[in-house]
Amino acid sequence: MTDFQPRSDFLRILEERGFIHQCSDFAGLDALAAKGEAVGYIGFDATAPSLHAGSLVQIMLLHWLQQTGNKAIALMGGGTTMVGDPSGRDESRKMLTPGDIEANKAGIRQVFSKFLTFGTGGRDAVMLDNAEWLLKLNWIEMLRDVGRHFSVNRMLSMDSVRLRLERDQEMSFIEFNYMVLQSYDFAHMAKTVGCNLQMGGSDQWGNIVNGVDLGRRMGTHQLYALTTPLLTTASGAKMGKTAQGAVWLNADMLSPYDYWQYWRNAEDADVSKFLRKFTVLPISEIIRLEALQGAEINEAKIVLATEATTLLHGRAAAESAAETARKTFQEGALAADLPSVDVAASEVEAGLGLLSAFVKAGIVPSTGEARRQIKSGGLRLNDAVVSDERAMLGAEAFNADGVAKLSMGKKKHVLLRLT
RNA sequence: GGGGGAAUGUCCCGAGCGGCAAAGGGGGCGGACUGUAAAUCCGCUGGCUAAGCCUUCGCAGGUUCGAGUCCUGCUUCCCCCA
Repeated sequence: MTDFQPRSDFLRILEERGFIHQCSDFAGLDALAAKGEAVGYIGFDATAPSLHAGSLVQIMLLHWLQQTGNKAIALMGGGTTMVGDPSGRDESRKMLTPGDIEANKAGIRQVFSKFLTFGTGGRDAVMLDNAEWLLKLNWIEMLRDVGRHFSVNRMLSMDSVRLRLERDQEMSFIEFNYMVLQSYDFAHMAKTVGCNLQMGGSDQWGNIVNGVDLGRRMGTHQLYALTTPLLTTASGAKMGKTAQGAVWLNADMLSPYDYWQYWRNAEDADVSKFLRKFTVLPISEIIRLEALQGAEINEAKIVLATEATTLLHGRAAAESAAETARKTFQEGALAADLPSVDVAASEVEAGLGLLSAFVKAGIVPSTGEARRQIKSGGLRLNDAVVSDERAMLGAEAFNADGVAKLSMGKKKHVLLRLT
């Protein structure tokens, strides 16, 4: 960033927390935000019933926009989803039915409501869906009103296009048009809801600036662009993705405990970055935590996990996850809200192999994997290493409450409950 | 429309004279060391009622005692020519 000194709370907070990569006009946007007149949006795909941690940066951006007295718009890409976002070269981008998209939007809305206050008042956040206007577009009108403002020469020179062409990679016409649609969204919302700011990841810069341009050509008020640095973890992984899958934000897709664990397991090098972006702790407190060295960083990680989980799932759920983790990892005790799976008492009496029990608990996918883990000493029953793959799970393994703890490695624990 | 090439372990990349549960990476999982971190080292990485059996190399047939490998047809993708 430049040496620009923001006056607005909005830009000041974004800057000190490391959210800013590029902005089309710092001074202009700053003046707007200082008056509480910024109306900013970010677009989100409606391809899944929940967002994942990879979208958190953008969500926090909207959060701060609203917290600093401005208006936030979460735009669902219901229309662009019908087309399929081509920028990822992922194979299966099936067309979603309108029903799917509606269901996904409902799920995503739940997440947003944790970070934003929705409503109809001036400062309330709103959720829009570009299907509302994109699906009605007429090809000829579109060409005449919007298409004439786009220079193909310029589109070809944009990074997103140029790099593909240079590498001789195929780019479909639909993909080429994506930026037109996105620009149109921006200009359309400028006219209809007074939107004047679009934010997004740094890879969106070209598309956003195109929207700013289109607005000017179509005679809207001045539009602004703001992008965030692309976030990866210290080891280069995409934010929000683990080998097990995405870090979902909806509680029914990823439990608060697992969400807490995701942050607790952050690499040292990521802790500072995460504290600034994914918690709302005062900067002074963050600076104190950043100063911790060596094993003390674990304290910072616990604060990170608890604060990040609080934002999404509430203080109670976060504290409970922290307590479960403390019992499990520090005391080795049996904490009640570890993930649990029920087994019928009759099944145990009939003779349940330990291997099958581990499969049943969902710890390993097959008995073969269970055998392998036993060979390398990875499986434990009530904290005792399992060495006999023929062992049975007897009634004596369950404590007075009818609970037995099955573990693999240091971090994976599941409780079996007799029913 | 004509010509050429490709598809392998259900995460990815990739080797594979007719004897193959199939080399090697990456990733992942477990172990050791640590701090629920990183780095490093070691092991594992089709399924099952497990010294045995079953199912895998794009799909469907065929040749053969035996096919990922040879033959025929099909599907999909890529390249060149028109």
